[in-house]
Amino acid sequence: MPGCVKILDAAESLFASHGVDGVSIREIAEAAGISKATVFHHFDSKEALYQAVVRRSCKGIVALVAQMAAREDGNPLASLADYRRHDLQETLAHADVVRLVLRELTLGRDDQARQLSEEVFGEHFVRLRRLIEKAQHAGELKTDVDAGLAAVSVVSINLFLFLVWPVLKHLPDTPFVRIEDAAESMFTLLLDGMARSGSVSGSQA
Amino acid sequence: MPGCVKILDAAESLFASHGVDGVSIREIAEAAGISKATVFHHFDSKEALYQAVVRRSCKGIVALVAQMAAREDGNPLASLADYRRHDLQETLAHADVVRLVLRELTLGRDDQARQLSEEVFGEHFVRLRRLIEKAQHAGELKTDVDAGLAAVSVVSINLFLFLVWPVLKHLPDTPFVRIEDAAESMFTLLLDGMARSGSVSGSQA
DNA sequence: TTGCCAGCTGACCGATCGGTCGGTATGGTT
DNA sequence: AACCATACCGACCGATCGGTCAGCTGGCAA
Repeated sequence: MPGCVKILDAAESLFASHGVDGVSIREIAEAAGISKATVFHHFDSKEALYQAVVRRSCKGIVALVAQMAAREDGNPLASLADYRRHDLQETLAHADVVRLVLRELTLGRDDQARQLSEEVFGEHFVRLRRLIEKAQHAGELKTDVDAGLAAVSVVSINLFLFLVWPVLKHLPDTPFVRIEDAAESMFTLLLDGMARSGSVSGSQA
Repeated sequence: MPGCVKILDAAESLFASHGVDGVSIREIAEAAGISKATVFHHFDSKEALYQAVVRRSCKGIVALVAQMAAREDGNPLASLADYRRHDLQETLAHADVVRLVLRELTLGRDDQARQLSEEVFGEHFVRLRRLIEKAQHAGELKTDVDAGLAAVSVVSINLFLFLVWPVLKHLPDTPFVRIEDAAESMFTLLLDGMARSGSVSGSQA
């Protein structure tokens, strides 16, 4: 069974950087240090292998999110900021996997999207929304803003920034130097619109 | 030369929905109603055809943006809202092309990203930033917010929402019904944080 | 009429694709 | 000892890949 993991590791990396159809089973087998026939011994087909990779990647993301959530302390707003910061950190650390999942979305397959929303983003989303609702009940955030909408806004900062960063950093007269700083600024901007009173964090420079 | 356009049209649609390596020249030729050899008569290779498709798609997007920008009237904030609304509209109308370009980003190829930032997003970004700076000078938006950062935030609303919509609409207890409404709400949320004074638009329900 | 050339085609090429098959090495059970 | 399941492999399969090429066509210039 350990050989199985080697195959998944190799496939994940290759699928992420070249797409499903951009990688052959031969290449995966070679990267895993085994023969092509062995790949088919463990997985019924290339499609089955790909689905297994996506599934494992999703579970990995969920695990990371849960691990992050365990850090919640008493201050909802600080937890929210922490949450977003660690989310970006994990996104960057596992860029291959995230790209793999993001590309899955660009195919516009509705069944895949449904599966993703149930297995990954659902938990992510619910957890984030609860955090925001907690901040609302604590009087730190405006209550007339839909918590679900706010949650998506927070996620969009990290994920979108991660996706378009290669473009952003080449933009004319760009104000961006580090993606972490850009995300922090966008988050502050968002919070300013949601805060119950005045400025929440030190955005003014 | 008109046959050339038929090829590009067919290729664009197929590349967008299946990826470069997910489509064969035979399929493209069949969709265009010509023979496979004719495709190679007009384009040196599959890669050249793909690059031509991407290039044309980018030019199309730029043209749409320029067309939108011509509508600017005296009110910067209203123009900004208009701009974003039409941008989403065009994104949805040309979903195939947008997906094609977005998938290009998930490959993380730096040279492609640089080309995209110069040929498409550069103009988009600059135009949007000027609009925001105009609103700042007119006293409608806070001046301590970086205009470039705000521009990216506005773009992220439409593009990210478009990308993850298939997932979002399946989320548990989702507050989203129409992507246009979700985008409008997120835009309002963002503006609330950037507005010089009080609420800008009728977000309170 | 002739020549020419772009547009287009069917037939074909070697390479590679996903996938199969027969067989081997290993290690645990009986 | 015989047996069996699992992991693994080299060799092979038909199909399809991107790409080539000789030749057909119709229109246009000389």
